[in-house]
Amino acid sequence: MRSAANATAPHPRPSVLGGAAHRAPRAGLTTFERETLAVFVGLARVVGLPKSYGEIYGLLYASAGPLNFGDIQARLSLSKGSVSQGIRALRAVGAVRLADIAGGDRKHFEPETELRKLVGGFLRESIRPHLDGSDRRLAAVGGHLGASPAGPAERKVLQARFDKLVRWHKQGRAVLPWIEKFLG
Amino acid sequence: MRSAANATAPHPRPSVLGGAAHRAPRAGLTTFERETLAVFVGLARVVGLPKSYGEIYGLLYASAGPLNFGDIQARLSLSKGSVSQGIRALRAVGAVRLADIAGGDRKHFEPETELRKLVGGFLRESIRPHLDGSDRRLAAVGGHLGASPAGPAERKVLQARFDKLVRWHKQGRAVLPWIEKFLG
DNA sequence: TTATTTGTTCATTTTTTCTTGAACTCGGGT
DNA sequence: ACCCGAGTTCAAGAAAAAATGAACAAATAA
Repeated sequence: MRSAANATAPHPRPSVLGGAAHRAPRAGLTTFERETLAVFVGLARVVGLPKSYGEIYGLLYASAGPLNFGDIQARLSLSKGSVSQGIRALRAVGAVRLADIAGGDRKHFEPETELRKLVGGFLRESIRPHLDGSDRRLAAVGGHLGASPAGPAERKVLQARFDKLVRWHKQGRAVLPWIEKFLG
Repeated sequence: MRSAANATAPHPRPSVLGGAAHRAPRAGLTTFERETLAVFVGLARVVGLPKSYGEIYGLLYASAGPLNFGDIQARLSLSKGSVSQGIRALRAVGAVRLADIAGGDRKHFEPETELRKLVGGFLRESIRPHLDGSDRRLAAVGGHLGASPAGPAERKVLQARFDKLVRWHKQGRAVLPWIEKFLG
């Protein structure tokens, strides 16, 4: 049971606001919603997140008010598992947050719509960890350079490459905060 | 200098330089090479490219001189198909280029090592196209907004969301050149 | 406490993406 | 022309990632 019907329902009435909807599971989306989802699904792909995450965020974004777990599951006709994991992940990167709804109703979610925060969360959770991993790796490699290949000429070139790689990482780290600021 | 040895060799001798190697297909990589590959494989993952592309770029990066098709295939023990596609793609984004080798030898490749160009190529080939796609989509959606949901209150919220989305895209486009410059 | 409903976890299935390999094309070389 | 090796293309197989669903946990009501 999802949508509207009556407000006196003895049980968790599906928060409305999201739509005049009462549509069936799939295709129960307005054109606006479908297209917005598509945009975010594309974005998700670019940043390497599963499509379902993009759909969830997109639906929240295209809804005028917070939605609860059941709303999301029903409108996107995703499995409970996907919705659960999706919400968790999106909350982890700060793309979705708990909306403080009046009644002690079911938990409702709303999208973070500040670009700066969205990007910030993504950088923090995805890019930085990667940089950290590589850095550790690089630190370990440094030594092996001396032992490896043939002549000193090659050795020199490789040393230069290695140094450059380390420098890249530093630069990478340096741009991140900058990007955030720029989008502020 | 590539497959040194001698320029009169009747057939494509596997260019060396990359290593004191004469090792067998797999594991025929020095520790330095293996670790460098790993770093680039990780990077490939982040930017959504197949692992094999990361390996190819990584191998080139960890080699003191240009390598040819056969070298790459042998040292990474990848199929011809993967190497072919990998090289094509990496060249397309400007991450790898043809090295102008002396003799009319087999084509040799070398990595682009200017961060600015690497990033630039990636932004141009991957991010911008995405933005373009979304923009087209958004342009189409704009209209549908009027027809969709219920009350005027919601309508207003959604209109705001839509506008913000459009603004995001503009901002996104604006940062790109900026990032490049910063890395210059 | 027991019954119900919401939400989570995780093994399994499904889908998507990557890699392979074989057929094919292109360019000499003879 | 014919042969050979280099490289490309693409259908099919392998691998990886995501979605599902069922068992389970937490919370609430009865």
